Amino acid sequence: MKPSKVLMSDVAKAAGVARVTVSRVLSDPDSVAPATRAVVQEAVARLGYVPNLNAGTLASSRSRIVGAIVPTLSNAWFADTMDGLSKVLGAAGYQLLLGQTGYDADAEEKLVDAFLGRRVDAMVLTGTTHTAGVRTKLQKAGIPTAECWDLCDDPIDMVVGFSNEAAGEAVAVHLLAQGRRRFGFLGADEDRARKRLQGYRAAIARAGAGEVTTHSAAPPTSIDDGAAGLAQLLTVEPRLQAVFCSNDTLAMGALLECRRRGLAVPGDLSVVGFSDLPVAAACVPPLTTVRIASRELGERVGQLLARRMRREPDEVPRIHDLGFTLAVRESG
Amino acid sequence: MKPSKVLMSDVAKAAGVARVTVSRVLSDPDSVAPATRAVVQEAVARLGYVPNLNAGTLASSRSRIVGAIVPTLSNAWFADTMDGLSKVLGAAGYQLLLGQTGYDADAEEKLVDAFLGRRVDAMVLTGTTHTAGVRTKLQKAGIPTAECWDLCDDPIDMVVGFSNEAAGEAVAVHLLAQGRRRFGFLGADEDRARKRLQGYRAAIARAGAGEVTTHSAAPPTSIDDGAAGLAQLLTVEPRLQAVFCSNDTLAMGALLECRRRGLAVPGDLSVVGFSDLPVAAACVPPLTTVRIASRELGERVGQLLARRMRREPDEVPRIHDLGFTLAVRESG
DNA sequence: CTGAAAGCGCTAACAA
DNA sequence: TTGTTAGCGCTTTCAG
Repeated sequence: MKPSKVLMSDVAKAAGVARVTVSRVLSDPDSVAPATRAVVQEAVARLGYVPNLNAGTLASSRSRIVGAIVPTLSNAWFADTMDGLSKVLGAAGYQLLLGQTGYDADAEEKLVDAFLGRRVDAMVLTGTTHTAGVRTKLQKAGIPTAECWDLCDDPIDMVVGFSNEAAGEAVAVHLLAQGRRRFGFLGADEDRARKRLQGYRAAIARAGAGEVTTHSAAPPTSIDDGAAGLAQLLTVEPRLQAVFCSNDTLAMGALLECRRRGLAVPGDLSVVGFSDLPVAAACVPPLTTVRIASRELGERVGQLLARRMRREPDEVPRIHDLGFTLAVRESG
Repeated sequence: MKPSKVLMSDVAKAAGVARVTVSRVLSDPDSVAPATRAVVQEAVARLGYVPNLNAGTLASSRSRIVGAIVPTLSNAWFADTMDGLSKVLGAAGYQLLLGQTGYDADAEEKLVDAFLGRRVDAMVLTGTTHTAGVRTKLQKAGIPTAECWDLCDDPIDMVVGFSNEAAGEAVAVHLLAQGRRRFGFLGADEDRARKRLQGYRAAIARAGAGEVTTHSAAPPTSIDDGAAGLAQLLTVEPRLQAVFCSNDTLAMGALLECRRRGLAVPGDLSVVGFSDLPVAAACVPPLTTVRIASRELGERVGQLLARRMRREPDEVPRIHDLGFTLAVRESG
């Protein structure tokens, strides 16, 4: 058959021990006498034994797999989060089963079903908005679950992120302090972007600076969406003084459009992005943006989940606010 | 226990049929009489039955999981490939188990072991250089395997990519045609970048244009590596006329450094990148680069693997050259 | 089209 | 420390 069909019983026979002993050498070497252990390890190596982890999972109901669901890997920020998560989990002996929703809530629920069917030991979701089914299923599965890239009061289990509203507010406050009065918002049509807009709008309203001209594009958004979006915004409000883009990709498009039109940034228009991609600092002019530590976010999720899966007695807090910082550069 | 403990036998009982019948309804509905099928489906829904896929895998030795290994997800090009792969596989009913090597060949072998232990139905590797163990294990596992992002004559099973040497040559030819004579290369210290350099260097040598000044940085490379690298190159060869960077990130750094030094691009120096990230076109000046269809590459791998896993009689070719194109913009 | 029997390969208890 | 005895929950034959 497939992989040379070496079974644990073959190793046991070769080593002159029982199967359990082989199993122990593999999963908890210290529980076996050094001499026995050596014999078994030699047999494992000599026969090229590859344990069937599915059988192990079935018997122990622990899979050592963590399921993670993101809208798309094409956005560098989610990819970075998965990079950090995968690195930490890998080091802790877990594997990553990854799914993409394409920003579709029903797709998310299907993935949750499939992952739960694999008996994943933990789950990672993006955002805090899910179908009712996702919530229920995950809750009754009773596995550690982390929602990330946002915050909420009542997570399924844990949330790890930052407040998108607060970030939007911070941008507005920054722009208002520069004396800007006519605001625009260029956003991806998705949940977290909408929250950023809420915060932004609220702070602007509070300052009595009037309406925010908005435009949104279907995610995943591109540089071209940003350019076209800004053009649209300027059609509606030619006197625009500042635009907050819900991600750096859109902001780069906006910058591009300004260059094409000969609009001075930040002279005529302030442009602010979100997430602080590495390119943000290399843009012309360097992009002011909200810095989110995407990779660290993933690492943090990995550490928290690993702790929970170890089932140690320590209580792990449910809400983890990692915050954000405004990276003020030249564009706004 | 965990998920409400609804077993297939419970569903069978509720529906008044045998377990096999439930199994059939789930895996091959058409093999069951419509009436029976309906009863079973109703019971499945009513009880909220979630099949344990691990048990299924153990019994059938088909996991419906594909393992994929990339150096890192932090590089947009690999993330895009995984995005495409995951999308296609998901649609075909497969799940993606993802691992990162951090450009470490031994890490790759460990991941292969772990994935094989899960009895993945297929494997995807990045590049064509692997430890001997990886090759042997995958071959004797006998599962469809795709190596990608490069080409070679003797793949483990299939290769899907393009010739990195040929791409390097094409860049050199393009630059030579512009009359450039003093060449530099800025590369990540990894296999595929080295192949690009080989092709580049060969074409330059063939044209009698002398030595290539090179500098390399440890991957994953950053924009800062690109800036520092160019500075280093200019120290060694101040009269540099053209620099080929092994990826767009490095090229963006080089562009940045030129701006800082007041070097005109392409007037004083041509800068060429690799992979054609979306930002390449938005750079100042727009970056000339080698376009690789990263996402399509992943989609293609997914389709090929799906075909092979279906075990249809059609022979699938082993070598798939997807090619590349030179995206000539203003930087070189 | 449906069912009965026989595992898939491993780990969890418990015993020795 | 090591071994024995039972399954984990499903799918595969093969009958009926």
